[in-house]
Order: sequence, then structure tokens, then C-alpha cells
Amino acid sequence: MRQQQAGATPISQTFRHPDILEIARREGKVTVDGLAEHFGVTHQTIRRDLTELADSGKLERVHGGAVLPSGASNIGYAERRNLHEEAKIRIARACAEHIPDGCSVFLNIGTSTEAVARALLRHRDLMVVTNNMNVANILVDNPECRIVLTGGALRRMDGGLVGNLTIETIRQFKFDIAVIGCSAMDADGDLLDFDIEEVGVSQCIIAQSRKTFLVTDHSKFKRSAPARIASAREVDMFFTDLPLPAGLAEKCDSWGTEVHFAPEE
Amino acid sequence: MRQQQAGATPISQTFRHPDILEIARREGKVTVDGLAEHFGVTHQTIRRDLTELADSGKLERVHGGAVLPSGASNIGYAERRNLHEEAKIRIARACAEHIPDGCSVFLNIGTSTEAVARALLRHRDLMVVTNNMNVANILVDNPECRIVLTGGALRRMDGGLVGNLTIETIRQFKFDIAVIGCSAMDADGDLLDFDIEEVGVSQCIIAQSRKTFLVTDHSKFKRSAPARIASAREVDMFFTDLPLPAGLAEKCDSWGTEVHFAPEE
DNA sequence: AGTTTTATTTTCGTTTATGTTCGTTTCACC
DNA sequence: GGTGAAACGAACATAAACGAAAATAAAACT
Repeated sequence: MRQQQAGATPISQTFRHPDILEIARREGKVTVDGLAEHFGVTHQTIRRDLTELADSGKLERVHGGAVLPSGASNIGYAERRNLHEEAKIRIARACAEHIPDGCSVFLNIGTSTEAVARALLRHRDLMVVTNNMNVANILVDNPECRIVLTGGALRRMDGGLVGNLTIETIRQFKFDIAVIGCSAMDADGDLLDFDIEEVGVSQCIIAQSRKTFLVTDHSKFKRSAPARIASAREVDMFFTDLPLPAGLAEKCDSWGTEVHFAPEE
Repeated sequence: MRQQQAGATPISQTFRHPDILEIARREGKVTVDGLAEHFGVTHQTIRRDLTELADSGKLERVHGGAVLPSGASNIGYAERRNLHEEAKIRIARACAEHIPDGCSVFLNIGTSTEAVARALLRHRDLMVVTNNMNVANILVDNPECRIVLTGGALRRMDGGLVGNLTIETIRQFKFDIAVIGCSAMDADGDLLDFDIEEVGVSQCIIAQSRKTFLVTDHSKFKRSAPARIASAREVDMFFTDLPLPAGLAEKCDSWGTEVHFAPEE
């Protein structure tokens, strides 16, 4: 006993989904009521459709219907930013204290480097080059800071600008300081990353810089990643929140890599 | 970003939230009264909405309403953006209607092209290249749009990325459509700009594109500027809000430049 | 035929958004 | 610096929307 609205052809599920998305894109939103009438099905059926579409990330559920997903940015990254947030802020502050006014700095992709950007908001006469849109958006608020963005495709996941343009841009500069992060760090003192492309960028940055600063919270010591960026030997200053594993501390010492701990408040 | 107090469920938003944000972005501020009337709900409901949006950092609460948070961008530019705002939106909408899904587009610096970016938020499968940070920040909200930024120094005044990197980046692409604005337009149909550097960029864009769209409101007819970008002859479609001066209309006609007027609502 | 699977509707208890009321805070004007 | 009006937030009531599960219908497969 299917209730059939006049003019509305009952359409089975597979056909409804694309249609719903189409309407959502055109109107910006959809309502349970409206769709139920449009397709000639019950509210419950529409709810199920919307739940499925929301689960697959194509819509965002609201009371009474659904809307297009707003903040496209990757949730994982937003959450990662909150992870160890206080530690990151402390580390960033310590790092910023070693960045003098008036110098040229590169900040690459990563939540830690974004924290450094925030810590640089009061610095003066800086020249910051970055391949991270978030860093640029943060430092816009510092009027005494020149900002240069590398070109590239915008990766929504983390605001990174990726592609071969990045390295070409970096080659045109010589930085006083490079601030880099890493995805993981192993016991040998090797800096590791998940993304192989970024390794090339990071290596290029190090090569073009007079000094290299590494910012990493302690959680990176426990993790691993496939691609090798460089050795901590090439790092001049290493900012972190907790004491290093014993072996690593000795190695840094012998390499002349200064290790700075951000004090707990 | 997401308020996750008690349960794990991402608290449901309201239909109104995206709308409120859009209004806020357009007008720079929103009032409780205005929104209550606009949506036909009580003040208390609007207050709740604003509180939630403020909690998630998307707005900043003030007595009687809310404003955009950072206030990052240059005030002069923000004011200019409000100038002829409705006209720009209409023009941009008309322009966006002639940009099909799935094509590659360049958007250059200017408030008009930013309006086009906003009008493209619902388009699908686009590839947008731009030298305008604001355009990138706007289109981040369209998950079905690939964004490529040219490199360059960030000019706070207008969010432009300037420098020789821009042209080098553009040369690596061939666009289906170039959307450009201009500072002024004279009676001969020449497009003019205040900034000589940008003229080179604009010319390069035109050369690399299959079609060229010009978006300009009528105020540009009355102004003049020192540098010449090109002639309207090289423009395929010309979007504006009021009828052109007589001589210019004839010229466009003879050049085969389609002129589209955005209808008053 | 019959049987299983899938899709939809129905029902019902629970959750959520909104409106209403009221006491408190903030703003603007004198 | 005081005063009145507007704006605010908290608490409660209500109606709408919700999800889960059982009942029913349609489709698909032997």
C-alpha cells in the first residue's frame, strides 16, 4: 500500500541519493519534509537516506533535514591540532624566542609549525616564507611581517601547498632559519615523515637555510614513519617538551644539536 | 571546531548557521533583531545560534548581534568590498552561470573575482588557479574544487600574491576560462589597472586561456587608471550591472564580445 | 511454485529545537 | 554617575523530529 503522491514517481533508493545531493547543491539545504513529499516516501525513509549520506560525508545532518558540509577541512587534522596543544604552545614559544626580529624564516607544513607562527605574531620585521596556508592566515595578523607563499595545489587536509612549485620557490631564497616539524623520530635521531613528497621539500629547506630548528612534541618519539627527512645531526636547535630518550640525548650532544625543553608552566 | 561536550555525537547544527555566516561575511556584522526577522524566529533562538557560532569561533559576539572574528583583513579593502556589494553579487552570479562544472578557471586579484569565487561554491569538479589568498580561503569550503595557488609575496591590502612566481605558475597551465577584473575601463574599451605589475599577470592569464571573462561593475566606467591590460576585444564575455556607454556597446558588438547584464532583483 | 534478501512503512519511546517567561546585566542617554 | 530601555541568559513547556525495532511489501534468487 505505497502511498503515491500525484505526479511524484516513487524512486528507489539508489536513484534518490544522487537526486538528494543534486537538490542539496542547488538549494544549499534539504528538508525531511520536502524530500518526503518530493519522492512520495515516508519521513523515516528520508531520514535513513540522509543518515547514509551524512555517514559517507556528503551531507551534514541538521534537525529537520541536512545541509552541505561546511568546514571541508579534514577533521583528523583539526583534532590533531588539539592534541598536546599546551605542549605545542610551550614548544613554539621557546622556539620563537630564538628567532630574532628582522630575520628570514621558513615554516613548513604541520601543526607544530603553525603554533610557531602564532608565537611569532609579536615579532617585528620578519620575512616568513611558507608552504602552509594556515601559517599565512595566522601571520596576516602581524602587520610587521612579510609573508611569501610558495605556489602549489592546496591540500585541504592540512592547508599544505604541494607540488613541484614549492621546491622551485624555496630555491630562490636563502633563509636565516628553517623551522620544520616531523611526523616521527626514531632512536637513531632520524627525522621521519609519512609523505614522501614532503621529504624532498624538507630537505630542500634545510639545504637553503643557515640554521635549522626542529619543533616536535614527545609523542613523536613513540611513532614511526616510512620516509627519512634527515638526521638530527643537521639540526641546530631542537625544541621539545619532555627529556629525550637517553641514547638520543647523548647523540644530540655529540652532534652539537642544542636541545631546548619548553618548561611546564 | 566541533563542540563535543558530553556525548560523542557532533551536536546538530541548525539550518540557519550557514546562512548566518554568509550574511555576516557579506555585511561584516549581524544583528539579533535582523536575523530574528529574517528567519521568522524569536530573539532567544537567534541568541542561541550566535552563542554556538561564537563558541565554535566562527563569529564574535557583541551586544545586539555578532561580528566576524579576526578583523584580519585590511579595513579599506573590506569597505571597498561592501561598495556596490549587491551589484557585485549579481554580476558574479551571472558569471558563474557561464562557468560549467568540471572546467579549469583562473581567478585573479580583486573584489569582483572574489565575489565570483563565492558564486562558485556550489560548482562541482572545478580546478581553480588563483593568485588571490581570499579566493583560496573562500573556495576551501567547496570540497569538490581543486585549488592551486600561485606563489608570491602576500599583499595584505587585497590578499594578492605578487611577484615573478605568479607568471611562472600561470605559464604551466592552460585554462578553459580566465575571470579577470580591472580597476577602470575607458571609452575605447581598454581595460586599465593601477598596478603595472598586475598588468603583466593579467595579460599572461589571457594568453593562457581559451576564453576570457571580464567582471566589472559600472563604477569602473567613470574611473581611469594608468596601465593598460588589454582591449575588451580580447574578452569573450563581459559581465556588468548597467548598460554600457553607447560607443562602447557598439564596439563590443562589432568585436563579438558578449555583454551580459546582471538583472536587478 | 518457494525462499531469502532488500527496501519501505508503521509504531513508539526518546531526544532536540524552539517559544515563553522572568530576573539580571549591559548599554546609551541625560 | 544615575536611570530606563534594550539585550541577555536560565529555566521550563511543548511540539516537532528523531532512532530503533517490528511489520509489511517488493525484488531477487534458486
